[in-house]
Amino acid sequence: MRYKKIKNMAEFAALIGISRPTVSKYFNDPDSVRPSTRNRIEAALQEYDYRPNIYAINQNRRLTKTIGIVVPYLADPFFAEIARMLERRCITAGYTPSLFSSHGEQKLENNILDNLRSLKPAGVLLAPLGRTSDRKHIEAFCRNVPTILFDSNIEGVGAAFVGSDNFSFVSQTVEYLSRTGNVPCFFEMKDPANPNANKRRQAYLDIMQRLNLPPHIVNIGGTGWSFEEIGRQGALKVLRENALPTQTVLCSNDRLAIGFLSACHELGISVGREEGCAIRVASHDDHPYARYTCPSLTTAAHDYESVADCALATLFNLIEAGGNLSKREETVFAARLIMRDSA
Amino acid sequence: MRYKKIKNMAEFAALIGISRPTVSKYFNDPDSVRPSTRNRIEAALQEYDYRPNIYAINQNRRLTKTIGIVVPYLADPFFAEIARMLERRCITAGYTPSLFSSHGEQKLENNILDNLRSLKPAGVLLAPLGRTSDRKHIEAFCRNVPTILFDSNIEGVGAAFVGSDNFSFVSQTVEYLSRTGNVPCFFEMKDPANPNANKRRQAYLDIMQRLNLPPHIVNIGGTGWSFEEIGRQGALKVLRENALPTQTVLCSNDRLAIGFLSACHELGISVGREEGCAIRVASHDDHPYARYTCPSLTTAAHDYESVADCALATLFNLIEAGGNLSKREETVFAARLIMRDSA
DNA sequence: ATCATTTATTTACGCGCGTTAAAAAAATAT
DNA sequence: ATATTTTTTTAACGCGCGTAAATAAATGAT
Repeated sequence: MRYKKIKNMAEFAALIGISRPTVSKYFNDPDSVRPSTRNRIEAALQEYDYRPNIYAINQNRRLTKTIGIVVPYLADPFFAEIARMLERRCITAGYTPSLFSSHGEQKLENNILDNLRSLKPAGVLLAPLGRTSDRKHIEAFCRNVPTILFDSNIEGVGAAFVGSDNFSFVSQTVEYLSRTGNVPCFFEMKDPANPNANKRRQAYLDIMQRLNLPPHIVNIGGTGWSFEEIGRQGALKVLRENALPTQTVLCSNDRLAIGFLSACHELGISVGREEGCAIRVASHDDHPYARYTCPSLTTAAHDYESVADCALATLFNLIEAGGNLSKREETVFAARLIMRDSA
Repeated sequence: MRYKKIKNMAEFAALIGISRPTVSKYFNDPDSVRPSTRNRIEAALQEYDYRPNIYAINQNRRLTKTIGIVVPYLADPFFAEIARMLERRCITAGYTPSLFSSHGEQKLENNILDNLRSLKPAGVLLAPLGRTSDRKHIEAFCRNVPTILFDSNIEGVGAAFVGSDNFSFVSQTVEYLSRTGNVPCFFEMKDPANPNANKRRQAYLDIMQRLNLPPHIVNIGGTGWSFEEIGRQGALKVLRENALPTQTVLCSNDRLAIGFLSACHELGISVGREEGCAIRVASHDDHPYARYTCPSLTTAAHDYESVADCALATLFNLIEAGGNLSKREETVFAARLIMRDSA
């Protein structure tokens, strides 16, 4: 590698005796030039380290090769995991992913979308804050940028939605729990930050009615994204007051359940499905740590892989279709019940 | 808001009867124009939604307002948390953070740095993979881009290093554990992926020698970033074989400890500092989830805030100094012992 | 009102690359 | 060797904005 700084494509092209448009053509699609010239260019790229200026490229191209990924809270391992999968698939497909976290705040979500718009991405995968989102702002954004919503749906917004079927989650856990023992009560935040909570609550009510069982909802206080602590505090309160309507608890999500289990341990309450255990706890999401709680957490797992695959497949369709799909499809994937020791 | 699409700055300027250079000046620094013109521009921005083309801007500016943040593995809550803090501080300071995860792979780390270089960021905060990193590649990168290393140091690379003092972590846990009971053995991966592991191991050996205590290192197998599972499997093996040299276990990091606690629970081994507990477990990092293990995890906490503050302060200095600091400083922050129930 | 100072406008060039049309050269087919 | 097709070259324009120098206008102090 010779340490000669190459300023621009013209200089690089001159250096190897090829015209600039040909070199430009090569960078847009290496297969579009004759193999012999392609080899000459690639040999030169080994020799000198020249890279086209990304800003100059994107200024002159209608569609960039960037894909924006926006999640509501990246410090939540669930979103970190799904973001990880999406990123990898983007890279494999030859796109450059650009990852953003709204940190649970509407203002930041709006800012991110504003910035994203000026990045002119080929497409965007957006997991909105949900109820906390600024609907109009997101709608305006989706009008300008090809966007697929995932994880949390906003009716009619974006070109499509891909996520998990909340009903499937709750039906599987409820049926399993009722079949194998006690009737579950539903443990959730009164004012939940994460977007799927309300749907799960409704699913619980529906399913209990269908099974002809009495529903019990345990609402706990707290706001924000510190679900473990909120779950723990809520559980401590409920348990101390002996206010649990049944001895089987179905938490709205795993992070609440993690807090719940922590509270049980503090109070010396044994959790599990075995004889002699005072209480059973189950939940939804299959959080990356659900396997390592004590006892390990019975839960309903997202089909992470399918959601990631489908979201990107849909986005690529959307991009190829020039930003408009004939109709807005909503794809949801069923959950898979993961039986562990907690229930 | 009138729905007239404005193509460029010239059109926008013409529309409000102000010259383009003045508008350009405004966008570079709103305070650099007279208040009356500033108001006129901002009023117009409400009316029409014009935003300067970010690519055209960056092509013509030497330094962008982008700050690159690179972490080795974003699905690890520790890195998610530190990344979250860094991002927020960048935003507050008027920069646009751009977050990347190497996903534990050298190839991806190199790719990210290559892409980052063509983004011409004002500066970069890099937490390298560590031993797995391609030293030469990172060195070359740092020659071209103002870079601060954090979390994991690579001697002589980057303009400065900011991180935590591994020795402080281990000394505090070891002293606490030995003072309050048994002598700790050190539980770690034989071939650890995370970069600070070796330093902690060495710290353990040094401290034990200083305290005149016999060191015991328990090496477990496994590779990659699934530390919980590796810790769990390793613990199951060691516990079943009764191969633990002492009844107090100091794990190299919290994620291993989470796996360890999970294994103990599976085997019905009671963990804690109380009478009647079979084993004590402590660890390092104060992982966001350490509070919610059962029992809650005694650990040494990173000073996340200070690391984030210092890393960014140093980076801003570096940027203002034009990319070169007089000497390469290494700043490390002491750990804070968090006493919980596990030891 | 006069002069000095600050701020804005006009004009013009450059950044690095995409892209196009016409001309030239090279590869392939007849 | 000639005709045909494919690829490359030449030349030139445009993208949207930064920036600089010279000029004009507005402001503020005297």
